[in-house]
Amino acid sequence: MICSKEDPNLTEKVTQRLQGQKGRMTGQRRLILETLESLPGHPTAEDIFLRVREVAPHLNLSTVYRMLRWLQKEGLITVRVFSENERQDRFDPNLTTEHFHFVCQRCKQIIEFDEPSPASAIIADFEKNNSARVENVGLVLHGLCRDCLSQE
Amino acid sequence: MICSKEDPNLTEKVTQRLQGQKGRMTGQRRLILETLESLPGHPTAEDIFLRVREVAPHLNLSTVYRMLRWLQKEGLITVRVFSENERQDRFDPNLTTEHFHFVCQRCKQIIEFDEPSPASAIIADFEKNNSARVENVGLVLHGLCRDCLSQE
DNA sequence: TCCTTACTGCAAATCATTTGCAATAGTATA
DNA sequence: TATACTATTGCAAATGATTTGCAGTAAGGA
Repeated sequence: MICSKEDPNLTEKVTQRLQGQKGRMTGQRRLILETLESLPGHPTAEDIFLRVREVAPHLNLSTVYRMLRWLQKEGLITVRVFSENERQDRFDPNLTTEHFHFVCQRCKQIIEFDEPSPASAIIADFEKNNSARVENVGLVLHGLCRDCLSQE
Repeated sequence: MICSKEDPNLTEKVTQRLQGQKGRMTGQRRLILETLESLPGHPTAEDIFLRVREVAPHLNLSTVYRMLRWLQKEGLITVRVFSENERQDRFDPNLTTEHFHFVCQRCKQIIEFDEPSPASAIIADFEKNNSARVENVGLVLHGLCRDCLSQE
């Protein structure tokens, strides 16, 4: 099952957060946020930068990074590394509930899915056996997607 | 459950592979392999480099990287990125059967564990729903380990 | 409208990793 | 055992992603 982004308003959420902490909602930030929401999947900082540049040619890559790190710190996005040999961070707006990822080794497409029950079984077992607390779960499958499989 | 390394002889395996492909078993390679086996957990290239340097002060970091990438290509080790904000690759000798990882967010210790059945349920479900083939699974839990939890 | 200071663009720094190249050293062969 | 071939190494420089210092710019409250 491929999840879609449901929450329409990251910008609004951010505006609220900024109020509380001497922050300012600038044009650059608004643009970055809108771009992050509009891009499908899990864009890299560069993906966002290139898109934003079409509209605002002066906006700098470091501004993009600064915003993304702030969002990360605020818990509004999640940073993911999907595979060794892919060195750019990918930024995942937390717009859907918890989900996991499948990365096709050939065409590199990322498919989101969720498997709540077996995953919670893993977590519960681990917590019980280790007296630990699990705060979050990163589950990434690698393999061949339907299309690449059929071209084998 | 914390798994330990059971297979005693990575060096021997590598020597065999090298025969088949015009490769040479050099002193540097032997050292790197022994170090990789002797270091606990999932060392970074730098961890290995620093340890090797104690014995062979001229051995270069790029030699370490070259060997690690070769091992990766040969499927003898696995490269992992355990968390965003930890930029160094970590190298995991494939000495035990498939296992997963828990990273403590406070003390950074990595606990290995396996959960064969719920994990295979996830894989089987995904393959069925997507007509895909899963080749490998990366499962990383983040949270607080027993010790850090008790110091809360 | 003015002031304060958060935010930005830019260039330079950083950090992990990779690469080009000339020198070195395994190993197969004579 | 010496020789030749070429894989491997050390070194230094390149790369690529991300971060940072700083001086100028611009939110947004007074």
